Order: sequence, then C-alpha cells, then structure tokens
Amino acid sequence: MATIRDVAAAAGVSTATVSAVLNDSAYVSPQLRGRVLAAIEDLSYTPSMMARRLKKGRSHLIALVVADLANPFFSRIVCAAEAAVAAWGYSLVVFNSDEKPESEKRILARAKLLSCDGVVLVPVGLPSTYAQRESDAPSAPMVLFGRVVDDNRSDTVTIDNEAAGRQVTNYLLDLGHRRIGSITGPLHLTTAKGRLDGMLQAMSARGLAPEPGHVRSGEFREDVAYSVARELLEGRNPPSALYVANGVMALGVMRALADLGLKCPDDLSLASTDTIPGIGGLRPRLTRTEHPILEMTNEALRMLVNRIDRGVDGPPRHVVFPPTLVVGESCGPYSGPK
Amino acid sequence: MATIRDVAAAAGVSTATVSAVLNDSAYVSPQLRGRVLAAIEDLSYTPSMMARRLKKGRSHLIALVVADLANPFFSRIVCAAEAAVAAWGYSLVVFNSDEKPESEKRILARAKLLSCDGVVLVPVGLPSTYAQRESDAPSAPMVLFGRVVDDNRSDTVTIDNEAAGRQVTNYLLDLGHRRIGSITGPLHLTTAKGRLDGMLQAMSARGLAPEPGHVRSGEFREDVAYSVARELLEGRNPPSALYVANGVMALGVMRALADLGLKCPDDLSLASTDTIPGIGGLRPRLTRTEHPILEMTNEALRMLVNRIDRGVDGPPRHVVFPPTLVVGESCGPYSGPK
DNA sequence: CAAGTTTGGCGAAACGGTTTGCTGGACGAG
DNA sequence: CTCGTCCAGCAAACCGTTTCGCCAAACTTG
Repeated sequence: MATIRDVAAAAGVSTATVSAVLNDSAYVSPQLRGRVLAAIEDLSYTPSMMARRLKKGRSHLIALVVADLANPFFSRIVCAAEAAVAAWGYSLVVFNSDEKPESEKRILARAKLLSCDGVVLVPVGLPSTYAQRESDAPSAPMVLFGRVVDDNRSDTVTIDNEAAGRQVTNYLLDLGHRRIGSITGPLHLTTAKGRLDGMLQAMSARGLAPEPGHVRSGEFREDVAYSVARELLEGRNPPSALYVANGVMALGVMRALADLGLKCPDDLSLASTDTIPGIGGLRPRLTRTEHPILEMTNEALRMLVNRIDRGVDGPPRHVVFPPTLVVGESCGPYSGPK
Repeated sequence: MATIRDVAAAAGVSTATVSAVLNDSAYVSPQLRGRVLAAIEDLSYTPSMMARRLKKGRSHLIALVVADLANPFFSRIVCAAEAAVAAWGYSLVVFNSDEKPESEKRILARAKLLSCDGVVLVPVGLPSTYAQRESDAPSAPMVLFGRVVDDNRSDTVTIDNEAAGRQVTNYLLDLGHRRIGSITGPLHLTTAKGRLDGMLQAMSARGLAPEPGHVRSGEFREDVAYSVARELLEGRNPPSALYVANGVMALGVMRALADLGLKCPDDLSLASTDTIPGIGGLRPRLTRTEHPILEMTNEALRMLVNRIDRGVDGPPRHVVFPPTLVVGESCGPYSGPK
C-alpha cells in the first residue's frame, strides 16, 4: 500500500504538497499538481482514511441504534437512513439494542469508542440508561428518534402519537363504534403511551371510555398481540372495533381473526397506527395512520449533520411530524350489538 | 479528552506501560498497574480507537453491501449480520447498492477507504463491476452472499436455487398440476436463473415444459409481479399453478388475485421461494421454500472472521445451503381444466 | 563475590496523514 | 540598484496509539 510519502518521493515534492493537492487546501502550481496526480495514478495511491481521521478527529461514521431490527418498521428506518447518510457523505453503522437497556448502553459506549461523529438513537426508553449517560463525558451529537425520553440535551424527531391515536379513534367513532378496544405497546414507551392517550382523549371528548379489559398490552409483538386478540374476541363481551398500536401487532390480530374464522370488516373493525411495508397488497387493506419515515429520517440526519459539520451548538430542537390517516377496508360501520 | 500521555503523566509511568496495562501485552507489576488503573479512572480516559486502528491497521468494521435494502429479505440479513458481527466483536457498516452496479462499485471503493476489515457482498451481479474489481489492489477479504458471480477469489455462501425450484415444482406436480407458470427474477442473477432452471428440470424430468408465455420475469419486484400476474391470469390460457421466485413478488401476485376476485388455493395454486417475515400470519399461508438466513449469515461471518483474525489464506470456499419446503395452504390439487 | 541471566519499565520510533511556520526566489516600487 | 512584498513549496511538528530495542536493577549460579 503506497503512502503519501511514496507519492511525494515519486513526484519529487514534499508530503505537504501532495496533501495540498489532495485536499485543495493550498494553491499548487499546475505543473507540480500534474506531477503529483501522475504519481498518485502511477502508484494507485489511496489516502488512508484512518490516518486522515486520526488527524482530523472525525470518522465520517454515523451510528444508528434501533430498538428492534427485526421489526420492519425499523428496517425501513435503516433503509432511509442509509440513503440519507450516504447523501451527506457519511457511512452508517447499524446497531440493534433489541429493546434491552443494557445492550443500548453497551452500544452507545461502543459508538463512542468507534468515535462516530453522530448517533441516531431509537431509545429503548428506560430511564436508567440515560442517568448513566448523563455522567459520561459529552460525546457525539445525538438525535433521539421516534421515542422520547427525559433527555434534555439531544434533538428529537418524533411523530405526534396522540394525534395518531385520536385520528384513528375518531374515525372509528364516526363509523358508529362505541365499544372500541385497543392493543397497546409497552406503556413506558411514549409511542405506546401517546397513542393510547390519544385514543382515550378522542373517546372522552364524546363522553366515552373503553370498557375495562378492552385495553390490553400487546408488547408491540406479533405473537403477543395474537394471543391478546384471541382472548379479547373469544371473551363474552368483545369490542366491535380494535385500535392496534403498531403494524406487526395488527398482523397478529389479523392472524387471530383468521384462526377464529372471523372476517375483518364484518366481525371486527380493525385499525392501527403504523403498518408493514409490502403488506399493502393484502386484503383487507388496513386502515391506519402512517408515519413519514423518509422525511423523519432525513430531518434527523439534517439535524445531526448540522451539529457535526456546521458546529451548530444551540439548544436541542424537537421536531414532531404529523401522522396521516390512510383508509383501507378493514373498518366498517357499527352494525348493532353483537 | 484525555490521552494516554495524560494518563502516563498522572500515574508517573511511561505511555508504554499504560498501553501494556490496557492490552495485557506485557507483565506490569501490581502496584504500577494499580496506579495506572487509578489514573485511567480518574481522568475517565478512553483510548482512541482511531489512533489504535491507525497503528494496528485494523478497523474492526465489517461492511455489508446488500442489493436492495428495501426488500425484507435483505432486512433480515442485516438483522442477522448485525448480531453475528457483534458477537465477533466487530461493528457493521451497512450499504445499499440498490441493484445498481455503479453504486456497488462506489460502495466497494468506499468500504476500502473506510478500511473495513471485511466485506459481505450481495452482488448486483453484473460482471462489469467485477472485471474492474480484479484490477484493484487486493483489498479486504470478501464473502459473496446469496448470488454468485464469476469471481474466483472470494468465498461464497449461497442456497441451492435449483433445488428450491425443483422442490416447489415437484410439489405442484405431485398435486396434479401440469400447466405451471413462473414469475422469475432478472435472469442474470443466479438466484433467479437457478430457481427457474430447477423448475424446468423438475418438469422435464416428467416430460413436461411450461407453456410459452407462462414464464415471465417479475424483476423480483412487487409491482411488476402484480402486473405480470394480472396479465397471466386474465389471458385466455392461464396456468393452474404459479411458481413465484421470491417473497415480495408472491405478495404482488396475491394482490393481483384479490383484485381479480380470485381465491388462492381454489383458482390458482401459488408457491414461492423465499417469503416475507411477519406475513406468516396471513391466510392462506404461502407454500414456499425458506432459506436458513441465520445460518447462512453466521457462516458468512465465520468465514470472514477466519480470514481476518486467523489470517486464513486458503483457496476460496463455497458453501451451499439447502432450502426447506414449507407447506402452507396456498396450493390445492389440480381440479380439472379451467 | 563476580559473572551471567532474567525482567519490569522506559524512551523513541513508527503508523500515515494534516498543518503550521518558514524559506528563498521572483517581482514591483521607489 | 536596493529594499520590501508575496507566495509556492518545504521541513517538521503533531494526532494518540503500539511496539521494538534497550537499560539497569534484581536474581541466580558457580
């Protein structure tokens, strides 16, 4: 592997001149520049990023830490982030905390060790980790994505979960449903809590409330949602409509419906927040709120790069994106007590 | 940020001693070791990975280049690879070539610049890139994943695509189907070509062949497969069974069926190779061959790490995994000419 | 007790770049 | 003709580690 010194020797110049040519950081006469470029070509020289980074103190690496890489929702984020990061001239290092606080802690430490220039974190959401993080030396700028935690030092990019819950619930209410149930996520997550709160708001705005036992946690997991849905639907007082807090759980509910021989819009109106890509083709299409993941990811990266490149050091910014209600065929009008 | 020199000064030792303590690379007397550790704690010193890497010439980064990050199949690979890489003490840098040869070329150059210790590549599969790559200086060890290209320097990890095609086709044949069609991927990809070949083999083993026009390319894309399926099914001579070469296309076909008002096992038997995670809950469950992605990914990383860490420098190894037929409810017995 | 053998620890040279003075020749002005 | 200015290019310091070679003290051994 040729070094800058080899190039300098071959071109009969100093390493400083080669560096200047490489970075356009100083004027170099055309002829010298030509000699240098020729030598570079000749030796098929590639500057060592590692050395450059050591000197410059920047790695051009951005860490993306997601809470559950197996969840298609986060896969989409990875995809969007890869594109955005590449567009800004960075590379993306992907980590999976798997919803485990201790993994998250370990990963953040590792990202720091890797000297990533920035971190996009979908926090697991348990406060303990962050207490720890507070005591750490100020590390790379970080953007909290999707979920909020009590961290007042980082930028955040989220959707308005309460609005999502309200939109879906109002849609169901407008269809005449009153006995609306919900399968929520883990309520320590703002994504789960917010969506439920939005639902409750929408109901209480009309003087309603879910019946006891109709609000259950599905842990944001397909299998748990499946079991919960079965219990709910086999009970003696099933809801007529169900608001499911994320896409994979909606899939679980659809599976439960199929296994129980129930039809979706007819026997139960089903609506969710967030969906699964590719499943759009299946019938009935799910009525749901969708997240502008692409825009959110781009915004997160813009914020990050602003802090990294432009050294922006203002107070943390909090950007909230609105969800969009997408109407499918999974909900029907309320058809009398069942 | 404290450096090793600060620690050395604080502990009253040389940087060499600190380094020895950090890496256990030489015996250090307990008392000195204690002083050093105390100083490290005191200054909350973290060794600079960048400097360490510059010196050691290793980055502990492994690049994963996939051909289409938006495809859930590759998302699963990312997920599996992240876990495997972490288990080996590396970090994963993810790239998306988006099926574009020029992107792939750019990405491989970038991975080299990043001085990744190894590369897992799902090649786009056009030979031009690799001709280029030949001329490059020997870079990091690489494992070709899933698809094969005419590269005789790299290890490969693949599935037996022909077996997959044969298995599925034999299953359909055993059900009595004769007019079997196929929606293939781009045939310059070994994954697409192999599956089709396997299908043709199975048919010709029984003296059969697909009818002209019943074998069409769906480009491995949901929307293309949707259109092709519609054309196929609305034609005047539709097949009674369809072998679809990957998961997203199968979804497209199911959407086409739904839009045409056709029922899956009844009007058309549908089978595929590869599926989409999470969709397992939907009815009818797809009959398909599945890939042992986890094992494949682990094997790919084991090979890579062997070459990196243990300096294994033998001839390229080629590991082929067998697909598994998973029977769902998407296929029924042939029910007479339609 | 002298000579040989360990050995804990240190100084300094890498690693491969970037950057900061500094130098010396060309040029313009007085 | 002389002095000051300018600027292209260079030498050397530096980034934060690891590691090689070496030294002196401590220990063994005859």
